[in-house]
Amino acid sequence: MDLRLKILGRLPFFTDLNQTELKAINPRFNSLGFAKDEFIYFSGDPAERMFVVAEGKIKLFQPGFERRNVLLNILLEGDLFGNLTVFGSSTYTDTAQSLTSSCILSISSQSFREILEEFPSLAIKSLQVMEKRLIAANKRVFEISTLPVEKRIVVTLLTLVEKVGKHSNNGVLIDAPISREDLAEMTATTPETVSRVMSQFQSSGVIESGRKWISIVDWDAFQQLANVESP
Amino acid sequence: MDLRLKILGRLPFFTDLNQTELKAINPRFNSLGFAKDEFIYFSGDPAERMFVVAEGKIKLFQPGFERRNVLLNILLEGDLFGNLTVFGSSTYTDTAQSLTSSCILSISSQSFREILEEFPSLAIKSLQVMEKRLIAANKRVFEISTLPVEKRIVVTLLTLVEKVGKHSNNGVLIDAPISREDLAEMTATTPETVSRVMSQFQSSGVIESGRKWISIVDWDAFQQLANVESP
DNA sequence: GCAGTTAACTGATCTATATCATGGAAGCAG
DNA sequence: CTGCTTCCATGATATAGATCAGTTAACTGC
Repeated sequence: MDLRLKILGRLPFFTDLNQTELKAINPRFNSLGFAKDEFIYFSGDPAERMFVVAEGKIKLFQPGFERRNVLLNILLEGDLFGNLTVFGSSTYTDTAQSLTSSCILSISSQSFREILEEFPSLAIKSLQVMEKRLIAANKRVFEISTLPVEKRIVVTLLTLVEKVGKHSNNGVLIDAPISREDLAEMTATTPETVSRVMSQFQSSGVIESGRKWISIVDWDAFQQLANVESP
Repeated sequence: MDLRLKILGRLPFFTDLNQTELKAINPRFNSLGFAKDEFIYFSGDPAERMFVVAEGKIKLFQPGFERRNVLLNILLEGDLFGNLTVFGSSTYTDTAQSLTSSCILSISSQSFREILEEFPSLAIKSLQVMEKRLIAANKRVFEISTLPVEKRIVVTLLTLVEKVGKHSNNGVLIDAPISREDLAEMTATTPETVSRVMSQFQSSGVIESGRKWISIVDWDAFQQLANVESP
């Protein structure tokens, strides 16, 4: 309980609130633990709760027919998820799965709405978060629509680095268990094609990678690959 | 001035506000007229103002290399646009162009922020608008990633009908000047391919269309085409 | 340490869609 | 009405990337 308060205070989302305010909202949250690969909710479930990542990494995806999913986002500590729409009989539009073991705080949509009304600064913060995501989604539509597979993979890896990149003894490691299939679901292609492209990058010494890990060892060369000017 | 007040009151976005409140926010808006095809702002311009469509239709797109644009959205009366992000030196991430002649209300980002803080209900409304758009953008990523061109065109036409469909003497008319190129920019394909697919629909008697107009004449048959189950 | 399982690699082939190219028709300006 | 421009249609050809298939290598649990 006190631990949860501490966690809440740590989250970027609530930095604008002081201790008293945090204490006021704290009781409305539940906390839950999830194992690696465990599901938090499924697309189509009634959207009754909102979630905040306290620890771990979560992936959001839209399930498709016969394993053809589309990975929408990877969320980190402090990120908000679950549908905000409270009116009507709304359902989740994506599926949330824990990429690592994780700790998730949840709150009923109702309570979340009340909090937003009580603290307009939180509403504005949410708005900014949503806008950022909308811009990212639009960027992705653009990339899928205009770039060839190789460049799509490069820009996707770049955004992953921005999100979960960790400097390691050899290059920048993408600190999340991302498979070829995950990359394929992010770049609108197939695992085989991702594999081919990655092999090529690997043999030209730009990246190194294995089962569910990727490291960019030659950063400058990698950036070159993203050069969007030459189609 | 009084006219503008009336327009504001009419907009879905401000329905929660009473007359007094409307009068309070009214002076912070400017109104502007735009001719067909005129640009409202360009991607990369400093994002100093927010906009609301008072009349007409606006298209948002991301300009690409050598005419390969990506059409992001078509906005109608009452829709909000322009970047909300107020912090930092942010710029517009898309280009806004008037599809028809139009009337646009604008407000400085600063003032808009103040209004949101003053009327939390507006902030929550904005949040819902943003979420709806995010969900739509994700849906589109999904469609581009998983559906073949023909189905992408069908689902795109369906969303256009939902947005600007008008019942006419022969079928449902899409009441906006949408060219083959526009459709291509919405479905991540080329004008030629759109043309071929449309010709096929036309010869099977499902739609009718000409220069920048499309009408669905056999609604049931058209819905069949969207049947996503069979890949 | 040894099956068993899941992820990754790679080759051969196929196909949806892009590209290139040309002609025609609708709308618009004078 | 008459050119002129823009949009649309359609054929021929090319190709990026999907699909199918078989092999290898890494991790997992007993």
